[in-house]
Amino acid sequence: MSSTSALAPRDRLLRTASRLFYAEGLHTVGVDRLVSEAGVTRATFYRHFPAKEELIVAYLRGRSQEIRAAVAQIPAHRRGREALLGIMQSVAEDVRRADFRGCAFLNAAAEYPDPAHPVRVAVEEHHAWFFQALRDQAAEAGHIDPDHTARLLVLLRDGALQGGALGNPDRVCDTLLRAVNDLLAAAEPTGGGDASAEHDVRRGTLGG
Amino acid sequence: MSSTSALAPRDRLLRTASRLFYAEGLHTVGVDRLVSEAGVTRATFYRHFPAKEELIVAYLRGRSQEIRAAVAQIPAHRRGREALLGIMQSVAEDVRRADFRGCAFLNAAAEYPDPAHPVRVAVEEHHAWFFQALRDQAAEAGHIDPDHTARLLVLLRDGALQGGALGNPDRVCDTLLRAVNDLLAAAEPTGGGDASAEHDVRRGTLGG
DNA sequence: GGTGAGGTAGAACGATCGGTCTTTCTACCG
DNA sequence: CGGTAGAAAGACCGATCGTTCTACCTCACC
Repeated sequence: MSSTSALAPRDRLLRTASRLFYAEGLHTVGVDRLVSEAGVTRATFYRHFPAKEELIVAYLRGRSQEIRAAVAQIPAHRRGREALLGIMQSVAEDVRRADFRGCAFLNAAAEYPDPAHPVRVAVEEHHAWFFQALRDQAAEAGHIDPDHTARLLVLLRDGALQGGALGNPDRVCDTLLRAVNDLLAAAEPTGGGDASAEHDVRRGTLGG
Repeated sequence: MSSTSALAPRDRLLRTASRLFYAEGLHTVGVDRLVSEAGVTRATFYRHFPAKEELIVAYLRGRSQEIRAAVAQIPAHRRGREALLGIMQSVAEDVRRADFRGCAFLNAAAEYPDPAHPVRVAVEEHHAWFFQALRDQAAEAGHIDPDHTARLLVLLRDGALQGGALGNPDRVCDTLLRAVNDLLAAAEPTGGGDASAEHDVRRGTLGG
């Protein structure tokens, strides 16, 4: 309450929702918890969001916007291969975070089976955007099959995020980054295997 | 109801739980739905399971047993590489199923954040067993780094199952099997025997 | 100096949650 | 034949769910 009391009620609600929804799940966190931890009354809640479901969608859209902003900050001189490396490295960073609990979007999808549900639509929008972002960079890097590269990177991301929430995060990160390294080395038009051009993925940063 | 009325109440409960929990989620399916669709009364429910949570654990253990039985049926002459391929192909088969909705265990973990919770323990038991099964087969296939092979295969499985529940299942299967093919071809000691493989083997490879 | 939007506070709504209870019926086993 | 265990049927419990409501306060703005 003290850390968020300076914000507007709507922002306090959104910030609290982001924290609780991610940490504990969508169905388990009730409106009571939300309003009490945000220091907001129920009336104020329903003034800003017509239903709890709308807050969930807003939470997901907000998280998506954060990620899109981070990717958009990649400087022009780091496009292509460097960008792919940076994106996947930031995924690894997420996995290592102390409060890491998997992918917010995949977790949300697990709780909302209906593909037509607004929550699921928001999840699939983010997923589709992420694939497109990877595909664009793979194409810029001159990959022979940028679609396949992007699909495989998405698959690796999903696996790392959901598997990393169960097992040892450091090991999962290592496995992920090794795979990314090998994938990029092999999928590049230069034929891969060029030892002098090799970088250690683990040192890269995204947006920093 | 008609399809399960011949079974014992406990089995009807378990079968109904398996169907509903997987299709709709753990928290969204209530005891009312469970008992009414299983054609069982509440008293009977609580005679067999002390709490709904126990039914969830039983559902997960049952699914785990099915998978373990399938893996155990792999004939002796198909151990090692053939076994790894077969296991990953059965993962792809699952993704293509009409009622596919992701991995039952990862979906359950998404709903139960507490690592000490019995549901989460059951999930992690299955995940650990699956890794070990892959590791054993990778070792039998003579892989240089069976731990890495197994970890990467687990990561690919998790990504395919959770990503496949969102996007196009056929495309996800294609991406998965291509990656598995390339991984196995490169991680084997006899490998392709080509010059590029010897460098890749040391680092572990995933590419095409 | 109203006026009204947006905030607080909190009671209350019906529905549903997981779980317990009593009662009656049925099937099996000695 | 009688005894007993398991299941059916359904009322019932307190708690919590998401949601709506009334009542009062505050403050910018015309």
